[in-house]
Amino acid sequence: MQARLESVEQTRRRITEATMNLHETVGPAATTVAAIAEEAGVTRLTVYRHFPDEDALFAACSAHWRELHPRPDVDEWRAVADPGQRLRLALSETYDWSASAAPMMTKINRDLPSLPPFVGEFLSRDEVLRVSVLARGFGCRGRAAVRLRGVLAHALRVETWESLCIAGGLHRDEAVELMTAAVLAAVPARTA
Amino acid sequence: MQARLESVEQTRRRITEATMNLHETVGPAATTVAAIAEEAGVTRLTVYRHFPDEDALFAACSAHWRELHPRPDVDEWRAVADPGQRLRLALSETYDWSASAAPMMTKINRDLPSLPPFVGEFLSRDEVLRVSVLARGFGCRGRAAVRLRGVLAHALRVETWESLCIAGGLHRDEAVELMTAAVLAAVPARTA
DNA sequence: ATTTCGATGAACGGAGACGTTCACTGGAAT
DNA sequence: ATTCCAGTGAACGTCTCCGTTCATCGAAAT
Repeated sequence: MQARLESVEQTRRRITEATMNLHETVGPAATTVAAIAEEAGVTRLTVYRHFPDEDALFAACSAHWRELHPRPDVDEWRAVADPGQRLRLALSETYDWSASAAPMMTKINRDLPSLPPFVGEFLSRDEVLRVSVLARGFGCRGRAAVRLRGVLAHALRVETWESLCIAGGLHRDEAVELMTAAVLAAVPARTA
Repeated sequence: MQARLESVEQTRRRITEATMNLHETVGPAATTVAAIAEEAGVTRLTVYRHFPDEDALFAACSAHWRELHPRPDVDEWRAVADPGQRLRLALSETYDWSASAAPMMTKINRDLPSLPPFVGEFLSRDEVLRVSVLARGFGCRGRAAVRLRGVLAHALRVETWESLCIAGGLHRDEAVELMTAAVLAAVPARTA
């Protein structure tokens, strides 16, 4: 019964990966069950058998993708005391991650309105967390704090990396420096 | 025969504006002829009568929208000698324009792949022009010039304004200052 | 050898969008 | 009064996707 289960699991994986590929290329919104089945080399029916509804499929695909593209570890950022140095580390790691995550992330962001709500919720929760960690130590209150968080969120966006490094042709470290400059410009009366 | 032509032109306008509204709200890709007809208070058939193919409709809608949302005048930018001052002016005007243009522009950018090619060509031509005008006078050559043009293009994007001023809650002038700082950081050995 | 069950192939009805045809109406233009 | 024609209403066939049913195949498990 092991060979049996194994083969079933293999089929499930092929479907999951096919879905992932399509989400990365045409985007979740334009991904049809028929296309998934064809890409996976199975029948539409088989897809329905493994994933009764769209959400189950999306969840499986999402989990698998996240396993392949782990986000930079926030705890490592927390461990850096100097906020400027911490920011550079965070941006460097985030942009490295973006380079591999961009195809999926841009499609996800583009199709967000038509996606199950937990996706957007997860993303925004994660953004808040990262921004909060990076904002610490700059000594910003009130308006300055709003400004700082806003520019931090912007610097961390995959679209920002794509705009600078793909469309603009910048190297990673150049993008890190420029966005660091923007963030520091949001901090009033910085001693250096 | 005047009343006749006038009424026809009015119908045509109603269709054009209905299309514009839908493009602004749900985006061009999700805009169906049936929805346009309903929004305009006419029949599908009438839409087809006025605009035989999708491109004709899009062109009319696009022209009308551009009339309502004129882009900042590049020549005014050209007239400013100091590159830093010119940049601030350009960003201020561009962000003001973005505030009214964002609903349409973000949908257009999102649906670009499924749109007639002349749209993307126009946008990229326009971007090149504006970046070129703004890059003048910073004395950047080679790698620095690439970097400068990259950040300039990024700073000018509607998505950048939206990320900073809508998602981030920044005021226009704050966004201008931060992006100016990023651009200046791309210029090596600036005297001040 | 027989049972089990994941996967197949064929087909169904429904929804929504497409583009097109035809007969018809009603108000300007003549 | 009659002609003209933009717009109507209803219907047509086509396409793609959806989700579901049924009988059947074939390889692993017994």
